[in-house]
Amino acid sequence: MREQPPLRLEAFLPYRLNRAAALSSAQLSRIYRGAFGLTIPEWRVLATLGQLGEATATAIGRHSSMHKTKVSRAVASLQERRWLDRRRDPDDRRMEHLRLTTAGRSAYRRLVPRMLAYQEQVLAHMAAADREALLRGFAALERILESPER
Amino acid sequence: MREQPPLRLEAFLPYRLNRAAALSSAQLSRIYRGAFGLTIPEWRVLATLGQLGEATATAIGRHSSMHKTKVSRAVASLQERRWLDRRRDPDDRRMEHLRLTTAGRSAYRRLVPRMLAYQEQVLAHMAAADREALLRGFAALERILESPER
DNA sequence: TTGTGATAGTTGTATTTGTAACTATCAAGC
DNA sequence: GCTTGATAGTTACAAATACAACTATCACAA
Repeated sequence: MREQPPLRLEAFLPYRLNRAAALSSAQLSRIYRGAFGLTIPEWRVLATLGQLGEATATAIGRHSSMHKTKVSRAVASLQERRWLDRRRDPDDRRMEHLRLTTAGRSAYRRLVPRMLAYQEQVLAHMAAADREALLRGFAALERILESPER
Repeated sequence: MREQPPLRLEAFLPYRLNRAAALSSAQLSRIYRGAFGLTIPEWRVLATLGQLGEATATAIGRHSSMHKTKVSRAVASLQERRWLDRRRDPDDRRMEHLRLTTAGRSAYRRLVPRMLAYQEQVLAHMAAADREALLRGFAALERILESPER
């Protein structure tokens, strides 16, 4: 008989996190890719500007945990769709202030309810106690993962 | 005053899952990349073969949630290190049975305690109730995400 | 047999991503 | 004013990844 394996992948937290993230991303992307042909970085920029109203590329990267090159390319692509516009800061000409155009805001408003519905549908399928446990435990995990010494 | 934004990214579950997964992956990869120069796919193949003892490439892909091309290339790379060997199945010559060599098993044995230590260190920093909540809630979430209709 | 459809695994190619280098601008000190 | 070092953002190039096509093999049936 084979001895108990020292590491079971399916019980290993980093693997489980990756797997759950990949599954939910794949499910969610069907919405924004199917409806608008957006990529993940583009969706995140849209979501950030929808939330913050106006932001620089650096601020978008910080808020959405994306590298500046990813932000730069997603912004360029959304600008090509005329979903956002740029305004050079007159006091510091290195920066550009970005905001959604009317078309961008319209897409955002159409997209958000479907994104939230996905989240609600996932949470609604869980027992109330499991849902509360998830939200509590996951918040604690985030604090650990984000703590600086790590 | 700006109205309450309809979707706060930092509270949106798929985004939080992706972020937590990326953080833990980055932290964990310091171990296997720093010690052995492994990539994530290589580590997953190693972990799968360490756990299962012997498997085909298809079985590795299924067990580690990786696409067959990723598995194929990771297997080729580990074979080049002489960390695994292949044995063609005599009854079905399409398949190859893969297992770790002595060198591969030795690397696995050195790596696993450090991987588990990382997980333990993360969990140990959480309050017991938070830890229990995480494990309970996350397991429930996995069941939902993996359920077929989604 | 031999033809058909399916499966195991690899390879080619295009897309995506990350790293590093680059331009432009600023602030602060000399 | 000029350096010097830092920051905002873009671009070039290399690495990783995904998708599709491919080879080889099998099972099954006409």
